[in-house]
Amino acid sequence: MWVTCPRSRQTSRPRLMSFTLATWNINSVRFRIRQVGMFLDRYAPDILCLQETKCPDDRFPLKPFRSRGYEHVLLNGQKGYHGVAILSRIPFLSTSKRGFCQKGDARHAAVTVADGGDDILIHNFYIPAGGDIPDPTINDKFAHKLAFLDEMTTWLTGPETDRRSILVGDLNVAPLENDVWSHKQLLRIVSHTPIETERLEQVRAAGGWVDAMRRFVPPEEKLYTWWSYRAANWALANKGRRLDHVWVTPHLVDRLESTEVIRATRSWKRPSDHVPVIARIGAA
DNA sequence: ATGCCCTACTTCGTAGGA
Repeated sequence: MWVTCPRSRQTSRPRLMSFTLATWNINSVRFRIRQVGMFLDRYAPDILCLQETKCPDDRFPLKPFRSRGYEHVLLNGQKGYHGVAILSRIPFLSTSKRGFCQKGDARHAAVTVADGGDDILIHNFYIPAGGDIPDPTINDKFAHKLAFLDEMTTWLTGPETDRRSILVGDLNVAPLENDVWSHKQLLRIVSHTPIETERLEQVRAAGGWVDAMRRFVPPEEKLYTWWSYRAANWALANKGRRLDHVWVTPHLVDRLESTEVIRATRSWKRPSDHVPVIARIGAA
């Protein structure tokens, strides 16, 4: 009599990783290091991708991470503004940082982590905000944002994305109508103009990326990750935008178990205006 | 658009954020 043993079949294969990955625009990692510690204690992601660390690498507060087991660190910071970091309890197989638009600013970091006999590439991005006026001919910041998106499209295509990859970060674009509190009222506001949402869609399509958050929340539902500091009562007004994203290549879609917006951090004392998003990738 | 906020910096005014 035949008895199949799925377990032995599985263990004969290289083990594919199960892990959680968080992305969070922290708006100064030094100013908000206590909130970061609270978040790690409460949600314990295996990997944390931060944006807007606003911190030179030699001033980065590593101790609160190391004491919690986040021993693997990739920093790409600078003085005053921008800056990204990846902090992990999982070892990195390789690390890289890429400059965009011939600027010396710190807006990208990437690592690979083991996944069975293969690996997974994780990109962490902080795309330029783009200033106030959505016209590249009179606003250099908006021109920079569009050039940055075009450079991403050119880079993240073809063989570069034909692998297990995750792209997270503050992309500073709310692409869908229900990624903002009022599509109509924000059409001419930077972050939701058609010129930006079309460029971001080009980046996504060129790499065959899948919008992971929208696999779990249908496009008919509002979904935000950022609420302005200016609103007197951010939760009551609820005039948010989805500026932070998790994308995966098709190779990982079947292993996506969840994405979760951690709205609670926005109510903490002295919060970032962005909240974390956590994605769970299952073992295959 | 809303409302007049938030952080960094050879700091008390300006740049950058979105």
